[in-house]
Amino acid sequence: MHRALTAADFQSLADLRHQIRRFLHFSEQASRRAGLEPRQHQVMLAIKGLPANARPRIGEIAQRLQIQHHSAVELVNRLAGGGYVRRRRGGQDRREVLLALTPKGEKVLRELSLYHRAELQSAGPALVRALRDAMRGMASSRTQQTTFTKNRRTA
Amino acid sequence: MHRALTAADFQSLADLRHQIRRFLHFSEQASRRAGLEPRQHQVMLAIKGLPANARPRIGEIAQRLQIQHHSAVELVNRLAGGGYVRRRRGGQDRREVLLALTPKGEKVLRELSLYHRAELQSAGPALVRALRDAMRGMASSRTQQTTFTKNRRTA
DNA sequence: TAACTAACATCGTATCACGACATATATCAA
DNA sequence: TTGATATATGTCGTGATACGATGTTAGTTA
Repeated sequence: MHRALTAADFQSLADLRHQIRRFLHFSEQASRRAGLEPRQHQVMLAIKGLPANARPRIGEIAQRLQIQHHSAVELVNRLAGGGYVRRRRGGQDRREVLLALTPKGEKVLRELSLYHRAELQSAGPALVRALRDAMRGMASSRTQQTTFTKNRRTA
Repeated sequence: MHRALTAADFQSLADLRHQIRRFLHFSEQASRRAGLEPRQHQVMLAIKGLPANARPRIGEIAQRLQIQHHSAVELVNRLAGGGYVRRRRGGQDRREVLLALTPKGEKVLRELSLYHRAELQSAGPALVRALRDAMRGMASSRTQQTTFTKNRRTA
């Protein structure tokens, strides 16, 4: 039905992106302080948090991160170089490369994940609100007290 | 508190990132098909969807996108080069550079925004679910019915 | 006026993503 | 079994983007 877009529609879309960027920026900074590049952190989380029925292959990780397989290869190269992840060949299918975190990788990921969970508990509600606003295609829920979620730069 | 992390905790964090990446990947592809780089689209949306009380300055856009101001400068350079955005000097404060979309920029952004709104309406619920799961630090959404016992307004 | 701050710009470098192409292994068809 | 084809991973070169360090111009304050 393609209703036309109002100023409020653009605002709710932009606010959603702002909230997403705030979360991602938090994550990027946390990763870097932990000595990892942001994408490398994402690869580790994808390996550790894979659905139980999936094997931790290069291609599977690429799909979870929505990147091309060769981008995943490069990320894994750096992670393996840093001692965070190790490769082994698949047993059934020798084309496959199966990935696992090293103890060093497990430790860093655990700390980052705790930190992220805490951030989500505090920043999550604003994200859900922005998402709902953008989904209904109008900024109706910001007529409530949440208008002052307007945020300044974090230190 | 810092409850230890279970396998389900890692899964819910990873699922959230997967959902976010799915949305962002959709957006990246849409931008590129429209002839824009993803970040350049974000700059245009930030300009158009700025809160009413804010001026569309370089620094303001940088803050909304959570990037350094000089990264915003480079993005605006490319957008201006492509004829999507124009700069003008601030009237009060001549250090400021105020940004505005050109008609060409307005047109592309409008089309992309309609497309994004439609995507959000279909993909949004999964995102909200993943977000809620990760916020409570457990993957409980498989039990959707019970999850909604403590709900707020559902759209 | 001088010192200081703020807003924007430039430069060099690193990460990351992609397309195009390459290699190894598996599978299928006859 | 062989040859064709598909699948999984890897390599190479390029471009967009982000950052830190530094520079320039305009406003502010002592």
